[in-house]
Amino acid sequence: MLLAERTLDALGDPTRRLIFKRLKGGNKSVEEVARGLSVSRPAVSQHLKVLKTAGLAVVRVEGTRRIYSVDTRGLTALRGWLDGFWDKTLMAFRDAAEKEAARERETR
Amino acid sequence: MLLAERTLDALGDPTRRLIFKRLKGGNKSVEEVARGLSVSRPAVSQHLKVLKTAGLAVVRVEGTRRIYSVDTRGLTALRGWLDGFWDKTLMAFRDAAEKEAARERETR
DNA sequence: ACACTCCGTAAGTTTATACTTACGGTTAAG
DNA sequence: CTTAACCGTAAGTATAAACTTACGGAGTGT
Repeated sequence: MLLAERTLDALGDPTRRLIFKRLKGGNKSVEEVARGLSVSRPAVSQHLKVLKTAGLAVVRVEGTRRIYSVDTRGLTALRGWLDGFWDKTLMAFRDAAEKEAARERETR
Repeated sequence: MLLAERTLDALGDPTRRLIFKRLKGGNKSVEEVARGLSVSRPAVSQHLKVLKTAGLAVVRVEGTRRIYSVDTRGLTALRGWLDGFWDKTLMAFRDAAEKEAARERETR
């Protein structure tokens, strides 16, 4: 499975997006990420695992803590997926416009 | 809820992504989209509804058929979300680098 | 009027997954 | 060596959502 597909799967959950957004602020321990959240700390751990597999987060061990931060690989993959899609869509639009023009010519 | 969040929710499902990709090819009726897919036609209809509410698809009635095509609004929203995230992430990186430099200076 | 095609929705079921509690491992500190 | 902080994983449950079948409406042709 492509990385971009995994990032989309990972970001398809509201709580996971919330957790992911918290990583924007910089390096955060699991306890810090979970603080104030409506779900338990183990749940956060599981979400972080998914984000990690999706190339959206990286861990760094620091004593007894795991410091999580944003991994740009996932974001890059997502951007690539989006750009590719965008191009093909625009091309389809152009084709549709050409067909439209051809139909115009015929009915004249 | 922001549009970008809804697009992420919508694209968080593999079958829905597959359907969405089929819309790239241009205007397609529901029957055409569902053709050869492993899920039933009503299922496709439901997915298309979700894509529509997520700003990723638009419908056009043509006789007894509904022609679906890609809506760029959702893609634009997603791109915006991604860009915003990217900026904040880079800024966090810069801050981290500065802190790192400050620490370097202190220990010297 | 009738038949046929194409499609959306309702209702119900099934399946995936988000979540909790319980537990054990690792590290640092007293 | 004990205690405590921090965290990941296992197992089980609960909930959301993807899917099916059944149905009816709307348009088109005969």
